[in-house]
Amino acid sequence: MATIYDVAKIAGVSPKTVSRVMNGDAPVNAKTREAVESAIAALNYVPSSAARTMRSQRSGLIGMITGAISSSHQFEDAGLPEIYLVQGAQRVIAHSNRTLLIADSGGHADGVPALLQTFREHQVEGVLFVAEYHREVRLTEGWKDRPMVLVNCFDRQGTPCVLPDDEGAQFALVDGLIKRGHSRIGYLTLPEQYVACTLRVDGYRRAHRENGVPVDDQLLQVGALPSATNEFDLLWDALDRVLRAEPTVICCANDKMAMRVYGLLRERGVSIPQQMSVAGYDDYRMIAEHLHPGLTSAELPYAAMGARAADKLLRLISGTTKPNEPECELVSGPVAWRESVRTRDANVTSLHQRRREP
Amino acid sequence: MATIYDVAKIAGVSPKTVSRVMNGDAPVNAKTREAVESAIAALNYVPSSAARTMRSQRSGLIGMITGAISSSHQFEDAGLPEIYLVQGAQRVIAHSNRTLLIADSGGHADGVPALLQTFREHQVEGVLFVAEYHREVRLTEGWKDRPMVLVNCFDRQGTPCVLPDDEGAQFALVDGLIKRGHSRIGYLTLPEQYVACTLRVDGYRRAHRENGVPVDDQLLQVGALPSATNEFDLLWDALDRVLRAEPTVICCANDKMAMRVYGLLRERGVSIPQQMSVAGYDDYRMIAEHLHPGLTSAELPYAAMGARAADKLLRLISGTTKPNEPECELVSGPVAWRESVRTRDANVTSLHQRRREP
DNA sequence: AACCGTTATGACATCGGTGTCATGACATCG
DNA sequence: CGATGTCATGACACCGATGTCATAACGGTT
Repeated sequence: MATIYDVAKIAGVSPKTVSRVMNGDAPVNAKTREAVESAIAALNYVPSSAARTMRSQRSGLIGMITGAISSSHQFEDAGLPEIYLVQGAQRVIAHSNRTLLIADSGGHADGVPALLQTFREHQVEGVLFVAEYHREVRLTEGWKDRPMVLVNCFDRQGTPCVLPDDEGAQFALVDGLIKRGHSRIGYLTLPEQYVACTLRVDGYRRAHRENGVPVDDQLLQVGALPSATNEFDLLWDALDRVLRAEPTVICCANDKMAMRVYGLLRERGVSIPQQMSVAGYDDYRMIAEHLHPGLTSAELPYAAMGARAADKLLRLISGTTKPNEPECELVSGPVAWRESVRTRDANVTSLHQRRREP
Repeated sequence: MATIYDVAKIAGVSPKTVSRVMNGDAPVNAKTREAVESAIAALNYVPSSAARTMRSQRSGLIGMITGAISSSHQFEDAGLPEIYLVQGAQRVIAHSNRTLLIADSGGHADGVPALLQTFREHQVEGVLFVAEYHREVRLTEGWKDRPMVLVNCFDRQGTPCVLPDDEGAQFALVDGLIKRGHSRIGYLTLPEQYVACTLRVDGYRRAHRENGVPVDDQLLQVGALPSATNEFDLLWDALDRVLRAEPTVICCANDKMAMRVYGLLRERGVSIPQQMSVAGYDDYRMIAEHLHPGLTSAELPYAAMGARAADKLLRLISGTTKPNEPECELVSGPVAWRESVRTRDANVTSLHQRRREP
């Protein structure tokens, strides 16, 4: 590997001048610059970030801790889409000329301190902590040296965080359903201990309240368990109870559940959307777009969350915090309206609409 | 940040002794070790990997280039599961006490040289290049300094690579179908220009040949286009042609396509699996397990491929190549047999089997 | 007692960049 | 014409580890 000294020798200048050409932090004569640049090209010189980091204390690395990669099998509910979080963050970070160092908690909190240690070794400039689903976390070890942003999770210490706007998105979806003529709206919820469950039910209720539609609690049933045991029977029973309350549309806690509901409804000979409308949550394209009919779903804006979090972190690192920037940011996603929801009024032409609403 | 000098001062020893305690590469008196260790704990000392890298030329970093993260929207066909590749590799690499540096090509080959440059800066010890789907690549820039392993792709220079055994897996699936009494096996294939298409059709034919079942080419129809344009109509027509050839089972090129076929068959009033069996490819759990009935599918063993590739790379780095280790390794996945395939003989008790075959 | 081998430790140089400061060549100004 | 300022460049130390070599203490041999 060529070093800055080799380049300097070939170009007939001092190493410091080469450094100046590389970094552009001081004026360099045009001719000198040219000589240096051709020497760099000739030697295929690449500066060592180790040496640079040592001197300047800036590694150009951002650490990310995630269960998104390894835990997918365990937290089946979370599924894969949270990888979009990584994508969103990666994009912003690459744009700032930094590189993402990814470590994986393996789904266990015990591993986290070791990962933070690794990050410290590599002198990362900041850390993104990504959770598999919207929840509270308790990071035992402090990480005071450098900034950290929590993504898809929050703690009680007021660490800056970025969260999905569950309440708002569910509100938008149910509000849209009501505006489309539905008033008996079934809801197969997440397990109650999930933060997202509470928030979304709040949104569901607010949509009813603001539209002056009463809520029948019979229409709300828990549709999933935290562990996958007997999930299928549970859903069957929950769907049964919801159907007895005579809804015209069934909201599901996620697209995966909606996919199952498609199968169950068809087994009962109920056609979608003619006899029953169905909506999901997550807007997990792989499912929502390819089910037949296409599934209406509220987007869980993972990519946007990742980008926002990375942005926030970079601002914390550079110290250019926005005035009045809140510790905790909510990110909203749109509702993707597809054919699984039928508009219940005279005008049937809009039945096969396929568009997105903000 | 505390340095090794701070620790040395507190422990009353030389920095070199602290280094010895950290690395255990030379004997240290028990009492001295104790003093050093408590000093380390007191200062919360973490060694700087930058300094270590500079001196020893070993960064402890493995680079990974992937489109898996950012390209998911573009190569919709590839979908998300290739993130399991990252997972598999990550696990092996973490186990070797190294850290994964992830860069993203953004789905464009033009970005790759810049990423390799970044990796060179960080002195990565090796590189994994991951493709979004099984294909040939042409890496313009050479990367001779350090080892590289291609994953899910191959080149003509004979760079070491790890590939899915498409032929073998499709063979196993079709062979299993024939053993379950099917002899007219429809197949909605990938676009023909894909490597995976050719290989899988080879497997399909070999299964027929080895079981003495003739192949009716009418049963083979292209079910997807490389671009998503009009994909739905194409699939409809292809399915139509396949059905005219009177199959008892329809193999789909991937689970996503199978999910659509579920919808299309149901629209025609064809019940699965009573009137028609269906099989997919990928064993994309999110879909295969939650469709109703559960979808039989050949696993695309992404996690295993990632692990194998990382393993191969680590061996190349340490120079402990296995004797006769091939440049190119094929990884096979099992077939997951679920309810979507019906056994066509007197014994109907096995209809609701739910097990996996090797 | 002189010699040797082992154990335990430290002094010092070094990896490859960059921050600091000094220096020389010019141009500009009063 | 001397003073001042700007531009361009180099000398040198330093970041924080570790490899090399030297050294000291100690126990056992001949």
